Amino acid sequence: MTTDVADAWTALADPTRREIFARVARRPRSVTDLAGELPVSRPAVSQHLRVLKDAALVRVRAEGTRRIYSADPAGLQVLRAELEGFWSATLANFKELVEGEPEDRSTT
Amino acid sequence: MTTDVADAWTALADPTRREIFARVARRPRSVTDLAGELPVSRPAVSQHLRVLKDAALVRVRAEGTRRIYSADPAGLQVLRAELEGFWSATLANFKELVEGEPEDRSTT
DNA sequence: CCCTTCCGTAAGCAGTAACTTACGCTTTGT
DNA sequence: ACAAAGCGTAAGTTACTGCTTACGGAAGGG
Repeated sequence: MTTDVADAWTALADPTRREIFARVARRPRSVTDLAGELPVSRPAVSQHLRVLKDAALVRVRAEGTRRIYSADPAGLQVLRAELEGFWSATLANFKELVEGEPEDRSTT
Repeated sequence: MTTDVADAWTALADPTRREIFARVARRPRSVTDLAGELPVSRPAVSQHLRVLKDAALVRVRAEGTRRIYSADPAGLQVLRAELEGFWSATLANFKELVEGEPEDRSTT
């Protein structure tokens, strides 16, 4: 439950799960609603939501017998952070390739 | 070869592949170099690089018999775009939850 | 109370993905 | 021309993952 970054990557890697997350991000929904919109069974959705929840990408709120899932900024934040790291490293590197101007040789 | 977004997600989902990409992003390397730094065989690295290349996340440049791989901004860009979409949707949604102020009911 | 709705979990199955070893091709150096 | 270095691909194995059906429990309505 340690909000692992790796979990967030693998969680959003699956197309169905990414679609579920996208919908929930636009507007919170119940499990049955999601299952009605997608070409998979309700238990499948439930299992996907469990993975997303373990990655801190979604939250649950009980509403009667229904469970309303909504997107959680926490999980996305760590993903964004790592992606931005990749981005800056890639750009810096790319500049050297184009300009032919290596500047920092101390990096690993 | 259509720079599919899905490919980028699944490409970075694997830990080993993400590690390879991170290293290449910091500084371009050869296949053998990468294999020497990682706990997998050289063919395994080669296969991972192929996946990364199909997702437009890396580029190759021949240098003698060596193939120097470097990070490619193209693949990362599409990932960043989709992630930012998730991010804004999540934040807008999260605000409603906190402030209790739904404003746009037309969204799906 | 019953009955219905909504949900999570267990069990089982089929497809895929990551790894290894083995092989062949290309480029460089002597 | 030959040997060595560096890569990519093929083939095969193992482990995981996403799906289904089946079941059981918790929350509202008559």
